Amino acid sequence: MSNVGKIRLKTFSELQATAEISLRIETDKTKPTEDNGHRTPEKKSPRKSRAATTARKSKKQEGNLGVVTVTSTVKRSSKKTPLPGQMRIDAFFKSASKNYKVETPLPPISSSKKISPPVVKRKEPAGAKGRKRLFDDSTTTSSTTSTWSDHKPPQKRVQPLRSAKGKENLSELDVIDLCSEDDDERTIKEEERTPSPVKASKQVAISDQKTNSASSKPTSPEGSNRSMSLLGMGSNVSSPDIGQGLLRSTPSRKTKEIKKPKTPPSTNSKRIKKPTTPPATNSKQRKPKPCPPYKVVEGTTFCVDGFQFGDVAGVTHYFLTHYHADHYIGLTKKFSHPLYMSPITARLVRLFIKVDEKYIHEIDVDETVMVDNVEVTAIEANHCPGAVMFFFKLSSGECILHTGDFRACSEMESLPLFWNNTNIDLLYLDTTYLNKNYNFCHQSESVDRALHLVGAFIEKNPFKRILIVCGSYVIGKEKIWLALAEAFSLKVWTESSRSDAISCLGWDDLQVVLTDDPTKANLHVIPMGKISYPSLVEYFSQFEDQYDMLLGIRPSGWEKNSKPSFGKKISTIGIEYSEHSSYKELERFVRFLKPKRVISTVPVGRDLFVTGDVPKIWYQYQGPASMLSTGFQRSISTFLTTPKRTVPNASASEMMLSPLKESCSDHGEEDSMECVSIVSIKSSVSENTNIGACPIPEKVHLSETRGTNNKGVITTRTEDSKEAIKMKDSAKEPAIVRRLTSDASDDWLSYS
DNA sequence: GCGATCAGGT
DNA sequence: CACACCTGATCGC
Repeated sequence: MSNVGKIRLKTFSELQATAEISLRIETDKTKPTEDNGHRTPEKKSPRKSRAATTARKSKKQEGNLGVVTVTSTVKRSSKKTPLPGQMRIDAFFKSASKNYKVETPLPPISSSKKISPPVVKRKEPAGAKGRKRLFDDSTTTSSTTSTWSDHKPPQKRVQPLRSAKGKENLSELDVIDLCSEDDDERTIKEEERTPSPVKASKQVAISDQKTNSASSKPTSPEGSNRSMSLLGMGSNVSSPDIGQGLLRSTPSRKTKEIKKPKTPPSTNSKRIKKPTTPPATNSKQRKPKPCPPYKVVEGTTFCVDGFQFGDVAGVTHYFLTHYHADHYIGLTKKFSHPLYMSPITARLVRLFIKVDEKYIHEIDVDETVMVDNVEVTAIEANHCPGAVMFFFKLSSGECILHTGDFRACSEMESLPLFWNNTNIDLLYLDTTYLNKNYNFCHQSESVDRALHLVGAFIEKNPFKRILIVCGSYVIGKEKIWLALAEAFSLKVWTESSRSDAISCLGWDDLQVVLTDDPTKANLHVIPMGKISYPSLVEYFSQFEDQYDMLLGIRPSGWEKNSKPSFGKKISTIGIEYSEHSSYKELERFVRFLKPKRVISTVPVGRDLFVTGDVPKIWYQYQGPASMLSTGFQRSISTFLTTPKRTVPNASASEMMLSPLKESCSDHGEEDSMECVSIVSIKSSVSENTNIGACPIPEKVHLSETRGTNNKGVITTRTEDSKEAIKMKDSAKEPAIVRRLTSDASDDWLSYS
């Protein structure tokens, strides 16, 4: 698999070389234009960066040229799962390779130096003070937070409750239930969410308030009074406005219970608290849904990916992790709060949502900015282009990571940010695939598979003119179709909206293969939902005179065991391709970070308040493994202290810095040390492709520089440098490297 | 008519 | 499964 980048794939035309002539004849016959697929043969672009995700990545590769890097080759071909995480350490060194010299370690640097100190503090404009309403309809009372109590105007929009999934009405029920809820697994969650007693007390107070005023909230879920979880916002809490937002969900199964019955509200009796509940009267405004607690970062007034909840009480700054509908939903051009996101996402937001520029703040990957006295750092999320995770370091020193949607990869374990902030107090985690059954291959492998399947299809249908159609979202899945385009020299067409979105990505490789004329492209990228037989039949009807067959490709994490469907004209194949972490990747990532608490940000069912349960065993260690004297991962310490490292020959270039390898995973910690001996270093530049799309390593650094962002605000930006070397040495300092604690590493891969 | 939300479907 | 949309219906302005 790793040979992905080495395999020389035949281009579309080559595969059908023999058919070409006849093809042309046919074409002439049918259509004069005959652009049938013989796309720019000249464009045999080397499918170099198949794995490249963004321009950033490609840059990195260039930068690495000629540099000695430590790389690892994950053997995944033979085995079903790649275990990309195995590349971890090597990836780190690779990224730091620019200045890294194995033989001459530099003196350790003081930890103080490394972290990018807050540089400039930036107070946000509209910030704290005037909280504006998310929706201008300020006129209408409902939205305003203050309306909690007075909010009587029921909802105007009395949509006939369609077979209410029970959600709406039930929600309130939940509220009540919550109170009475007995403890179960959920309790744990609750505890987690309510760490300090102080906070708890506040919550109570708040909840009380709510309950009283809650009555106003009618049938809508918003009405549900859940205890508030806005922690750390003391002052705000007291304000009357508080009501709306963060309600603490008590996920309780009750919710579930209630929901399941889909029955109408009749059962609402549970909802005691709500006093006078104005049924659906003529409320003018729709109330936004209640904001689940995990949308607001504890200890801050920041809301992440929460735009559909109106003006969340106490929230002063909003963050958008990436441009996918389920995350920006609710964000409209009327939005009027400071909004932070990556440059790519910002471009998309400007283009499609048209949020007022004055509210848009960009945080580039690996850039740190001060927001309301909190250090905020954006980290590449390895999800879709522009997707980032946000790392918050509060003035109190508390560290909180919000992953947004992400696909954990080994490179993330190399981020100096994590090495320098070993104590993650809270982790908001994307648990989309938090199920042992979800275990998919590395993206690069998926790409290989796609190339193989498509190549085989083309070869098996020699004299056919084939239109390839790949499913995609507005953003995401680019790696698949880009690889196909480059490998088979195809021109790509997609709808104007997606084309516009692509132009926001700053990904030149994509731009190169795109064309505006669908008749001149034999690879079309269309909405994922249209990659179904009936839809494709219809789609193909417009191109039947130009093509003989259509091959639909559906890249998704759900296509793991899907079987291809080959028809006379329409064929479809599913490609297992995920932009979310697999179960194992999640586990490894959590074990790596070892946060004190973990809160899932992915609802399990329809109820936004009920999210997944992250196994505590992943981050709460009790066993002997956590008591190792070294205080840090043996593998890396061993590596760093090894005076002489040998560079194995190519065949043995496999890198196993992680103490565990597949063969060892079943054994226990005892074997870990043995595995460490497998560590090897290899000078390589091209293996980056294995990483799929994780540009992270490019920015490994510990130093920082200051500059100004597009807003003229001074920011902190770390740059790679010799600091990277220092980092290596500093690894000897438990205080700094503790991140990779042995306990975690030892059984990192020993899933079962 | 456009914007926005929501339910339902894929 | 439930990703990340789509589509259609319903309202509001």
